[in-house]
Amino acid sequence: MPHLLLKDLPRYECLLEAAREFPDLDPSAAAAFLHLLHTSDEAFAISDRSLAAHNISHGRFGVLMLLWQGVQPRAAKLMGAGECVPGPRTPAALADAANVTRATMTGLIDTLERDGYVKREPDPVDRRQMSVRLTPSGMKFMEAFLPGHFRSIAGIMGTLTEAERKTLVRLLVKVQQQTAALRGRPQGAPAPAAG
Amino acid sequence: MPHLLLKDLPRYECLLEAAREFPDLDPSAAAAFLHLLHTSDEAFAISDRSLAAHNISHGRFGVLMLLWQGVQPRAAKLMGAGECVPGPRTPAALADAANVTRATMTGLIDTLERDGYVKREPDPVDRRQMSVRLTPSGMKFMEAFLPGHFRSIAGIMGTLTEAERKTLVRLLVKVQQQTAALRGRPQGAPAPAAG
DNA sequence: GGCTGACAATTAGCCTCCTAACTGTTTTGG
DNA sequence: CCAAAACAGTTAGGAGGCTAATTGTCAGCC
Repeated sequence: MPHLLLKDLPRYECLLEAAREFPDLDPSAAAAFLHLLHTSDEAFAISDRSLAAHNISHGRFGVLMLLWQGVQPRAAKLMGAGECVPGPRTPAALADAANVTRATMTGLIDTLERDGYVKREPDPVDRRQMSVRLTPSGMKFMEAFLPGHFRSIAGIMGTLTEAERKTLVRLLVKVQQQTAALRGRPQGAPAPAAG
Repeated sequence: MPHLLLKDLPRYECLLEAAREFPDLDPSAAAAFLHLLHTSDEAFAISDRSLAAHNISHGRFGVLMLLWQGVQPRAAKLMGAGECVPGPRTPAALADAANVTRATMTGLIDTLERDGYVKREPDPVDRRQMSVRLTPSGMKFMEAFLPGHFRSIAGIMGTLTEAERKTLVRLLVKVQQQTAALRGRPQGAPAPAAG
């Protein structure tokens, strides 16, 4: 389920040592990078376990969240749709929101439909489009699953104080902005005054 | 290549709002969790792109690193083996170090061998075991690839000051410890005095 | 009205991961 | 000494990603 990542991260002294051989290796950058991926992987694995216990994958869960947002007004808030805006319904809109290809979304909807959580319905106006809807069974699943999922997340982050969470998010957002700036740019090229 | 993750994270006010409906939802915890996974995913994608440009996957790269560590003394430091300890050689040891199943390692070695980067050799003592070795071609690849890879990582983390990197790592380690404590424990159960 | 291009969804085929079952080898123990 | 357990590696089959190609539908333009 998670990325392949070495089980044990290199110790910092080792990175310092290695940096003498590799001038391009920035020890503190590498340490931060490895810890970021490793921690995320661990957190992901925990949350994935609670999903797997309910026979659902992360990808499918994302689709259910997006669909649920359209049914439950309160859910809309959670997903960022300001004021009860109906969520995505078509495979294309779902794929866009979930950041996967349409082909992948077809596959996800296939299995969700097979398991009875969602239902495809043809669009009466545009016959190219389908409309995907959560079934009562799918609704029931979400309502049964979410509280535990939220507790799981709270448990993972419970080790950080409010101030630490704030700091963590601030630093992560900085990195996100950097990756966004780097995207589509060659690896070694200078960033456009991103700081 | 990365996890499926919603393209846009929910705004913080939305989480606050949603927490009124879901008492189990801890807004700051959820925000930190989502940002962690999202940022890691972005960073992963950047590094994965430089790998993909050389026709290598993350999983295969990990195997090459582990094998390289056994050949290059300086590499050993990088990987955390204190003093030129020979790295893992058998598929089982590689699988253990890379945190994947043996079956997966078989597949990774298959493709690496097909591409000429590694070579399987039967163990003369224990005929159950194989010994996997980096070929000269594999060595050459690593030496050509690593500097750019290191620059790529340095670029991603370049947006953070040294102090910020230190803070980020400290917070991530705290979360890692929490996930380690949570592993094997039910989701809602109390942690053993973890903080 | 009827091409032509754009678009929605799917299909086909590949990759990497997984689990479970299998093959062959070594170790153990009556 | 040989059957059974343990172990290394592989194979088989599934899931979820991807890209590229296909099919069906709509929209624009002559």
